[in-house]
Amino acid sequence: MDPYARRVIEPVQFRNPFLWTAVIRGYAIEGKFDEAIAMYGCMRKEEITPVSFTFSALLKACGTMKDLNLGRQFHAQTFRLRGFCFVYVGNTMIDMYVKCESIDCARKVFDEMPERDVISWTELIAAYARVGNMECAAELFESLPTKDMVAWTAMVTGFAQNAKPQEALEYFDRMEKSGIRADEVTVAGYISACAQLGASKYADRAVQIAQKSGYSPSDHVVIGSALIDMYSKCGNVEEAVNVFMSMNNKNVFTYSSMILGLATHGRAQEALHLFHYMVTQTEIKPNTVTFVGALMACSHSGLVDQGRQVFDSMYQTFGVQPTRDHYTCMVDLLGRTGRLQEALELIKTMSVEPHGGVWGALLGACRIHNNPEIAEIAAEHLFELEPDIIGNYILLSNVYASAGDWGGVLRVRKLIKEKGLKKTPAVSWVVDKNGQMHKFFPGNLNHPMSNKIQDKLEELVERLTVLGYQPDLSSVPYDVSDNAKRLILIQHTEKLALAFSLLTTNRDSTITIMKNLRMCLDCHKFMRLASEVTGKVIIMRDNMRFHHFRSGDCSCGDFW
DNA sequence: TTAGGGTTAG
Repeated sequence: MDPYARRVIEPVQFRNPFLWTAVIRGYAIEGKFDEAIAMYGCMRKEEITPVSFTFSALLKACGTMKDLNLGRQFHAQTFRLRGFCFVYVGNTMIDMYVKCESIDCARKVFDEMPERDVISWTELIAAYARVGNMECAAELFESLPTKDMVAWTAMVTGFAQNAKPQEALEYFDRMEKSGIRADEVTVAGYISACAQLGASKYADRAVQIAQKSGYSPSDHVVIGSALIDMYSKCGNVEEAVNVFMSMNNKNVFTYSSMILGLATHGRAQEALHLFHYMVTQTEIKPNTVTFVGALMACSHSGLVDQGRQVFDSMYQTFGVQPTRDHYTCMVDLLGRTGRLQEALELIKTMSVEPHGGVWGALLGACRIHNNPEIAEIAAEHLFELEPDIIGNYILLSNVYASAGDWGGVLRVRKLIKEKGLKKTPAVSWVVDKNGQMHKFFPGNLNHPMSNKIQDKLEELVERLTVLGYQPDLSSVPYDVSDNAKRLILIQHTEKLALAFSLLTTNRDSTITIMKNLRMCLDCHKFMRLASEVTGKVIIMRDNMRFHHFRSGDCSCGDFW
């Protein structure tokens, strides 16, 4: 017998199973699983019958170790010796299987349990949510007889984590209607859903809800961190900084969210400064997300040397192993700054197999720097890894188009057709002062203000031309006449959204435009000049990042 | 004696 256990157990009451269990559990909590299991072996050798509590401690240890085989053995022994005598034993079993990523076994235990409580349900609901199966989660949730706050929260955060923000908000509303109060975790899930919707209208409501529930960002680190992320994603990085400054407790989530927010808004120096402050002036350890933020700051601003420094220090100084996502940032950084060959070499040094992100970053860089040779290498891998993502094919097609290789364009177009892929329609949207969302599609004339929008655009083009605006015809990847190119360019959705906003907003207010695809060069130039002639600040988010246009300049410094 | 937690890349 273990000498420590002997010292504790022998003098007191040798045959008491609870005493043994306490020792087993103690070991398990300390993470000394081998000792815990060895103690269980001793216990059996002494012919002492384990109690339910003993098994619950052992099952929990198996879950933490992710040891499915051992877990199965204890499952069988539990059942043989104690049956499902208490609900919590079954619940611990469910939890063990969930932690071992064996959700079907967890479900089987659930189905066979003679008695269940709300914890059994919630464990399984959360497990389904974690693997992205919100259908099963919702089905289970609806059949749960009495739903408590934690169960509701599992649904709200589950939808938020699975990129279904609208559903998250719906469940939150249903929860409130059923008279159950939200706590800090629920509200954080709600804020995360609002962040994904990326509109100030939702942001305002999220803040109201947090206030109403009594959760101020200054005292609640989870709420504060969620708000930083939300404001950044809604285009209001200033407010994100305000929240950050107001917080009394900060952790790695707080810093990572702020660094990412600054990075996506092109404020690279501030992001890096914050990163350095975090690692030198606080006790908080950077994690893998923090490094994504720091590297993204570099890649969005073309800071090659600093990016290399951060990348090298990741493992050497901080012991954080670079993942494929960090390589993606580095490939993006090298590629964007024109170091395409170097980016390709870096991919070859990766110890893990590169994923679509890595090759996609390289292909995107080839698009910017017009390099069909490397683009073909990247595309070959990418089409294998992500055969159904149309954006990849469009990127390659655009590389060919820039090179004037219309045969290449046709080949890619044929490939798209063969695969039956549909083009993602471009859409831009703005939220007016009443909180109403207005969507704009290419050349779409269905908006009630369509005529006025077209007039405004015409007027704007005239004013910009005086400043030297010439449509950038290379931004149209089709083999059509120059005039047709001009007509296509002027109907780009962000330009329609801009004209609409100029017609409907106050003189001094900021215009925020969101777009689902990457902005083209022509629109970028257009926005820059428009901010000059109108005196407006235009904040524009495309699928990659934010651009802040002010007095004829962009926060990205034309590097994007 | 068991449940829900905010941040990530092209």
